[in-house]
Amino acid sequence: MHDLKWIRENPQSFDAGLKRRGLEPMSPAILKLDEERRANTGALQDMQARRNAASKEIGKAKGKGGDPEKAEALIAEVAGLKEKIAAGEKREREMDEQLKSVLAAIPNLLQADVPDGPDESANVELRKWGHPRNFEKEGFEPKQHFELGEALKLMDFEAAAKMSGARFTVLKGGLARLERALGQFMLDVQTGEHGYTEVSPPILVRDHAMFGTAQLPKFEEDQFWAISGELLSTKSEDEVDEAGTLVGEIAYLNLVTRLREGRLSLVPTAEVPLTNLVRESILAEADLPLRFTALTPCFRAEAGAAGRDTRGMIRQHQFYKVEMVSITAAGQSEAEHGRMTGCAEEILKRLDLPYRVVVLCSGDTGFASRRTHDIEVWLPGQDAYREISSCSNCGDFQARRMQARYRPAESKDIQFVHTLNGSGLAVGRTLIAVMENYQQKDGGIRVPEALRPYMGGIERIGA
RNA sequence: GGAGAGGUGCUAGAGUGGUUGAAUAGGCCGGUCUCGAAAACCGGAGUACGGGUAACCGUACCGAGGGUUCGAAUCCCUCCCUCUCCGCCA
Repeated sequence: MHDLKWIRENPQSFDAGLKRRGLEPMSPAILKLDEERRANTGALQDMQARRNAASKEIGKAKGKGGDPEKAEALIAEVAGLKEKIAAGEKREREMDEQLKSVLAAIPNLLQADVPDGPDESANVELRKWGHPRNFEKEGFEPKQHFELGEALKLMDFEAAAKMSGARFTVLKGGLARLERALGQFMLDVQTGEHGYTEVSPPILVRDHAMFGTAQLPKFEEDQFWAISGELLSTKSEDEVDEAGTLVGEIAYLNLVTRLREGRLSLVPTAEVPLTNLVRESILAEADLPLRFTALTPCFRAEAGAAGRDTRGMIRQHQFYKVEMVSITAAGQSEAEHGRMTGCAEEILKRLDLPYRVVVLCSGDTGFASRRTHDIEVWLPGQDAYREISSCSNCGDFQARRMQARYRPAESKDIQFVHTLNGSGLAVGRTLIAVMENYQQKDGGIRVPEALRPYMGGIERIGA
């Protein structure tokens, strides 16, 4: 969410920022709304001031030694204001609502050093680490993770599809354990070595939490929603005819409204609950930065991804992820961004998985982010680098949406905190990377050294 | 699910519908005292929006949203949340 006052003072910068996002100028429309709203509010406040003054006098006039006739006269005078004030208040609510809904749908502005470009092809590589294994030299063709997993009979897509449909996987035995080991390993590194506080948060959250991190209002379709059975079984009167059948468009809209009001979201990432930990609070600067991490399941509808990555477990409706969230003072977020990216990279280094870091271009950077680093891990089975982590600096964009502020040490002006989030890492995709990079000619999978303590000393998965 | 009690500032906790943005205590900040600290004493301090160069002024905010009233922290309605007892439940 953007600062209206800033837009008022810097309309040209604002529109220039939107242009980088491929958006038309919006400041004229916003400022027009803003002006109308302020005019209305000004007039309203004058009336309220008059009413308050008169009411105070009425109180005195009615009290001991007062003048009852004067009170009557004042009451009559103020009564005339009543309707106007009510109308002004209603108008104020409407305009606030309108302005808020416009602002809520505008993406964050990009940091100046983000490269311009239309899509992921314009992302810029920052660095590369490690050397992909030479399978040719070893005399075999690397397989994809699902080929390996199915051959080992430890990865079952059919069983998952029977109970849950596409984009779900059943892991068994060594692979199930490997997944668990990865989660524990990552959490231990981020908490034990990088100073993140482990959190076990709710993974069902209300709409306002989703609004805070900016999944709402724009990305409703990408989420899964949990609805209590009670909500589904109760029909309100205007939704059904005499026979109890749902009828008509209004009925449909009523139903949707009711479902929206009662639903919870299955979080698409622990970024949502971790960042909302500081919502509506005023922190002391001395307490910053706050660093939180959590291992949670993540749920994604993958609405716009039909047909993409359908084989295997690259793109699932449900997966585990270790998420990192940092809450910093205003001047500190860029440094923290670099640090956080390093914390994610460290996991790959420990696992000895080759990767590269790219900075996303303007066209590929997410809605809430000012600047995003993606870490892409080498997948020999796919012969490609694939995203395994995404670290974003959101600046004060989310903080403003959730009223998360801090009191600077050297000033009494309260400011919005900066928020950052990053995967450290996506567990499912790390599992894939381990499988493909550590596969053996016979289809077995060597367990990376770093994970062996978490695997009861097992050195390989498969015969 | 049934019955009940509550949500007030950083915290605890008052608050007959009318100078209550809010008593009081603790905490916090500043000062006096002290070599320094503690104690004691004095003073200060909410958030947002709008107006003003500024001092400052106005408006809103006592869980959220509506309503009654000339006037609401106080009365009414809806919702959210917390707590106690009972029931059900991993």
